[in-house]
Amino acid sequence: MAPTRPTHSFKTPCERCPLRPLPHFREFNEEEIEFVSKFKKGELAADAGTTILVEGAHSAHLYTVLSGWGFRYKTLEDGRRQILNYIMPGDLIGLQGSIMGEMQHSVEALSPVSLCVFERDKLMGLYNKHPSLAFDITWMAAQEERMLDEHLLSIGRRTALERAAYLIAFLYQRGMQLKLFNGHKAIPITQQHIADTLGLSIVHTNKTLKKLAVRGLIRWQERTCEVLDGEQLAEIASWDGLGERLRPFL
Amino acid sequence: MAPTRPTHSFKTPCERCPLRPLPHFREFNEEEIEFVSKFKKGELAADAGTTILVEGAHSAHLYTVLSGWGFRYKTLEDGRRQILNYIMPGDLIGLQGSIMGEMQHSVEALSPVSLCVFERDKLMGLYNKHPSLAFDITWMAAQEERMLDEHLLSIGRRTALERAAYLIAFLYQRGMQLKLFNGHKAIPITQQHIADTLGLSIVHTNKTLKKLAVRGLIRWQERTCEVLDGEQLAEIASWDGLGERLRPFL
DNA sequence: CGGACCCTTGATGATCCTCAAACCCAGTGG
DNA sequence: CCACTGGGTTTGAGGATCATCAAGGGTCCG
Repeated sequence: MAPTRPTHSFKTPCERCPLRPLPHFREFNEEEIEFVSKFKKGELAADAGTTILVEGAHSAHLYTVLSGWGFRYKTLEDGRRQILNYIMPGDLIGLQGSIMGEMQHSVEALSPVSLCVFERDKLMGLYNKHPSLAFDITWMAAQEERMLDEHLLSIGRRTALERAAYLIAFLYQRGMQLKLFNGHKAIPITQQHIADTLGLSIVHTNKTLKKLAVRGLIRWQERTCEVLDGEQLAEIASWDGLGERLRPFL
Repeated sequence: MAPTRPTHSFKTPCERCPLRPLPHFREFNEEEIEFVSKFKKGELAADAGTTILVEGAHSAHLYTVLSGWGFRYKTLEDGRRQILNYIMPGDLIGLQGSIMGEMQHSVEALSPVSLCVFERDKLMGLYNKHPSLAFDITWMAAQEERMLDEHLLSIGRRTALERAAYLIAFLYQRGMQLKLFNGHKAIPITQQHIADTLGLSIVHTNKTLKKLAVRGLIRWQERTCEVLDGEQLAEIASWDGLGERLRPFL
């Protein structure tokens, strides 16, 4: 768990951003892309297991995930950990810190992650000069809120089996939207992460996942969760799914 | 549970908004207040128990709570309900619906509530002409996210007693910031609401609250929860509190 | 080959849910 | 005036769910 230091890397130009061609994202005009390009300060790469942002820190930066999986979490004093949400390509991280000062949660990489770095000081400039991008940021904050609402409903009111089914269906759908899977639909996550997301012990999580596996909905392999039937998982949780609205990113 | 129709009422001018003098809110310049004044379309009053916004609706409006208490919630198909967060004076509601179309949660009044009504169509104009107010909206979205993070940690990882203590301490602190109490610090809420917030059954909630009452931290009276020792409640939950940062509102 | 993770399984007990019944109080209609 | 009703609170009993403890297996890596 020792926080590894993330390392810098080269800068890919925003015009050739690998995310823009994805059908899941809205299109941007040249002016917007040019501004984002100037807003971008550099790139960062982090290995799996690296702590990207720490609770309590005053980060001077704002990040967009370029590739990889990660998660946001909080802990209680005695070490109990709650995973709040997962981060994937296109997601903005560090917004809370940029807007209100101190970070109130930590962020850790699940797989190797690369990030675009933006300077927090230029954020006000973005609001002044590019209302459409400012609106996008609010859009993303509202979207995060929506996901947290659903997670709360899940932890608070769904049974262990429904919770697990919901979580995996959720990660599966997000991965599909972003075309993160190649062949097997495998989510890079351990059962400990699942447990810390669902608010369950790892033992009970294991027994719950086994039930899903027995039904042929998932398969557990080498530190990943392979999704065999995403639709039925969503159905078990009586979850409507993410919807197909086009979304922005920076 | 029958949704009562909210009723219209007279319009109080923004310059004499009863919330502005509160030390908890940031100050606004004349230009900002003038713009908000034009942005405001009217007012709405809702009785306790009224459903203000319904999940699935495409609301054409955005609201700021002027007075009263309420809550946001989601339900599963079979009726299980999860309260997501509480709304109080200064809070913006309906933002998700305004930004992304459909509402994904409902809002209900806990006490008589009055609301400022804003037109959704003018929101883009706000982003174009008043970056500082646009930033404020993002600020509030980020703040909501922060509260949801804390709630998630609570439901996922705190024990029943800690959860109850956290929730009451949270509502207490918010009420104090907004100077909502006069004499007794009484929160207008039933044990059913507490149960639906904590993800517990009402029976177990009752037994848990009794433990807090026996310790002399709260007292239950006439459909309200009187807070006797907010500090110790926060301590039981090992919760840091809300902080004292000045906040914006519309 | 030992150690660190990760996954798995069984046993035991704590927590929490459901069912059931009763009480208080306010409002309502006869 | 009083019976009746409905919502909110309270309490006990029994059972389901879930946590904790414990132990063992697998793989990867130094």
